[in-house]
Amino acid sequence: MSTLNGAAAAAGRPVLVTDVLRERIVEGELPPGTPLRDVALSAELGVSRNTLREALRTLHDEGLVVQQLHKGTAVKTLAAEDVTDIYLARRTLELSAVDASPLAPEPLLDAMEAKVAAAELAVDAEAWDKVGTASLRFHQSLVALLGSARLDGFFRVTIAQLRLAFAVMADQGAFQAPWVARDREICDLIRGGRRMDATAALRLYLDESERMVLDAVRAGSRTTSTTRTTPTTTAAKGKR
Amino acid sequence: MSTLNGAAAAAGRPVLVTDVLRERIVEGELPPGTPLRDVALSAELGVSRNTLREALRTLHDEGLVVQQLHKGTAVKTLAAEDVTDIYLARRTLELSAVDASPLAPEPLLDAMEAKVAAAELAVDAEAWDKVGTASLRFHQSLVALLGSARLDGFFRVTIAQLRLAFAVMADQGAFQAPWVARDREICDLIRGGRRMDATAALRLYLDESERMVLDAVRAGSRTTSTTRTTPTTTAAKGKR
DNA sequence: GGCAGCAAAACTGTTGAACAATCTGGCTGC
DNA sequence: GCAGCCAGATTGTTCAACAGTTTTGCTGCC
Repeated sequence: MSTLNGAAAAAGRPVLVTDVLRERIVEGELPPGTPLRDVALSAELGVSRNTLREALRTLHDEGLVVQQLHKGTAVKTLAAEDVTDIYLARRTLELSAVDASPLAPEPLLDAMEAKVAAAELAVDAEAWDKVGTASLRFHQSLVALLGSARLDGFFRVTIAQLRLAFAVMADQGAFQAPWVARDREICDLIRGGRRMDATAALRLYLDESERMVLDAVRAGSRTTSTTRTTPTTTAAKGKR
Repeated sequence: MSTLNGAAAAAGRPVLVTDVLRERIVEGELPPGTPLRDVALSAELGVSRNTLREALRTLHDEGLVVQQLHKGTAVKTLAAEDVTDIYLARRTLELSAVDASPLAPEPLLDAMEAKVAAAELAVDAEAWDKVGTASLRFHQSLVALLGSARLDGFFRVTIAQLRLAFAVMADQGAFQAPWVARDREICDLIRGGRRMDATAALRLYLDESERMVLDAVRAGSRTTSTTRTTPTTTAAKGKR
């Protein structure tokens, strides 16, 4: 069966392929460092090599893969500086969003609260694999308070990059749950109009979150020797 | 005489083509609405149709062109909502940058001042076509104070979109000069550590700049009967 | 046994031609 | 004047080929 099952094809094939690959990457199915060989992938997805190439270029533009001339494409492995950069961007946008929250239209605030509720639901259901994503969706809806589609798009891409690090973290288990409680706290502070408190809480949140991801990335780069990707052909692709 | 003169080809051809086309677009050589027909362009640039197609996709990702299935690619014409969106993003990033300026490293502040000086030089030389670009470079270096490569990249793309509107403005003449004086004022306020004053000045600057661009875009969309997109907002009584 | 160096294989980057699907403009006929 | 249709133009996508580059593996030499 072609992995590119044609449910809805309202858009061109390259964007379909892009969506499939992006999903596989951020979901951890294609871990960082995995080479994306166009001939193999095009065969697997049932599209031409050129079409696949266009998709890979978009993923490159989104910062999810790296491309070296004549060496091909590979899933990006986040360096420590990438993480700090991403969190700089997060701080800028999310803190600005809190600042702007008093002027935000009510529906956007409602949507934000809905995302927190969804995350809490995931926690209650102990669906740990969904919790991280649900929490990030809250932060996405927080940035949406700024009211700019372009900033939303940028934040979405940035968060997708961050999930490159999440996917690596061996334990995506229960220790994600505390973050949701803090999401709730921040959300309530915003809704309560306590802007300064919300800012402080969010700042702390981001600092600690950054430290956690940074530790994970550094731990990961210690095991998987940095520049060396796949010493031989895909030997142990299974579970480790 | 291929327009794609091979000065330096350290990167793949698609990115070279992308750079050439981006330049032509933001420089106004290819005005908004211009259809970008791949067969003609690929012949003119001396690359294959597939290669050109990759370049067009990147430009699409950057928001400089629009692509409609089976209708091809055209240089984007900014709508009023695009302008307001872009200025929302500008306010968010530039005002955050002023906020962060006390912590910014000295070399970045120097670079910022250098950009203002360059703009002033362009004004003195009465090189009006260069003034707008030089001023935008100052704002780019302002955002650079935030210290995030990702935010820098996003801002660069956003500014390129804004230049779609600039290129349309018939008179890019002397009335751009006053903005540079205000750039200087904002720059000096930042260097002097007068953060609040800089914020206020920048806020006013962006408000007035937005109004100006907005007027230009609205005037432009009145003359060049816009594409049949968005019959909603404007009670478009198409002439003819 | 280890290593320099070379040849073969694998892969990428890019091209050109081909074809189906779709859009566009003009023509016919009423 | 207008509906409908036909033909050309253009797009979206595929396929096969080839040059250039990196990687691999082998050979022979010390």
